[in-house]
Amino acid sequence: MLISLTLFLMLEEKLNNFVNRCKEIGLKITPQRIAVYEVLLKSENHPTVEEIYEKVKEKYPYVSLATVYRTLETLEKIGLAKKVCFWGNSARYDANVSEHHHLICEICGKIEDIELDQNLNIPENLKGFKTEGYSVNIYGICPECLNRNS
Amino acid sequence: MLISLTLFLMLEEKLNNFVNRCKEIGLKITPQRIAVYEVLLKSENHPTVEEIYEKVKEKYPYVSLATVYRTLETLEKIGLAKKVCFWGNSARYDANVSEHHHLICEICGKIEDIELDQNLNIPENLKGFKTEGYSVNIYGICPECLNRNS
DNA sequence: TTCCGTGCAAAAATTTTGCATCATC
DNA sequence: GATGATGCAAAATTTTTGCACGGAA
Repeated sequence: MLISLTLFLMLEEKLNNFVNRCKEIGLKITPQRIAVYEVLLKSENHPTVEEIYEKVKEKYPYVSLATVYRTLETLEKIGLAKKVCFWGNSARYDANVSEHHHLICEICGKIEDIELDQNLNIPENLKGFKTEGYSVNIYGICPECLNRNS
Repeated sequence: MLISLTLFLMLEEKLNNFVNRCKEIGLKITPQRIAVYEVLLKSENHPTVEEIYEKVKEKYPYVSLATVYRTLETLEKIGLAKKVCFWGNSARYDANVSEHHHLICEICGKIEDIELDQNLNIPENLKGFKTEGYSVNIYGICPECLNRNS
C-alpha cells in the first residue's frame, strides 16, 4: 500500500519531469507521448516496441505503431529511455536511465535490472576510446526456467 | 610477421577444431560453413550477417544469405560463435567465445573486444537466478569518431 | 495560425521458411 | 544411396518513411 503510493508519486514525478523537458526543448506534449512513456515507466521488465504498442492501444486504440517507434526514439534522444541489449530480434526499451546492470535469463530472455555493490574502475581512455560509462550483463537462468527444467 | 604467423596458426587450429566438432556431432563439413567461420575468425570487429555474407561471396559468389544465417545459428548452437549485444538493428556475431568484454562506440556502433584486469564477484544466486557468467559493456566514443567530431 | 506530431499505408530492412536440388558422408 | 545442407524465392517480422490531416502552442 505504502509502496504503491511511493511508486505512484515517482511515476507522477517522472511524468512531470518529462512534460517539463518537452516544454524546455520545444517538443509538443501529446497524449500519445505521455502514454508511451507511462507504459514504459510502469513496465517491470524491458518491453519490446510491440508490447508497448499493445499497452498503449488499450488506452488509445487508434495509436499507430509508427508513433510508438518515433516516441521511443525521442525518449532516447532526450535521455529518458534506453534501448537495451537484446536477446531476440526486436529492440527492447528501459526507462531506467541511471547507471545500472542487467540480469539476463539465457533461456527465456527475461531481463531484470540489478544493483551491484562493486564498481569497476574504468580508465577514461581505453584503446583510444573516450569512455563514458559501463554496464554489466550477468547471464544465468531465472527461477521460472530453473523450475521448468528440473 | 611473427604475429601474422601466430594468427595464421591460431586460425588453422580453430578451423581444425571446428571440423572435428562437426564430425563429432554429425554435421557435414561444407565449404560454405568453413568460409563463414573463417570470415568470422578473421574479423577484427563484430560483423553483421550482411557483412559476413559479403565477405563469403568474394570466395563463393553463389552463396546464399540464408546459408549464412543458418551457419551462424549452427556456430552459436555448438558454442563457436556468439550473437553480441547490438547497437543498431541487425545482429552481430563474435567468434571469441571466451569470457571477455566489449568497448562500444556510441556514435558509430563499432565494438571492440577488451580485457579487464579487474573481476567482479558475482554470487551464484542472484534474485533467484542461477548465474553463469557476465560481460561488461563499456560505452564511449572511438578515436575515429572523436576526430571526426572535433 | 503555425508547425510539429500523428495515422495510415507503403517501403525498406532484416530474418525465417519451404522446397527442389546438390554434395557430403 | 541416404541424409543433411544449400540456393532460391517467398513469406514473415521488424523498422523507417512520405504525406496529408489534425491538434498543441
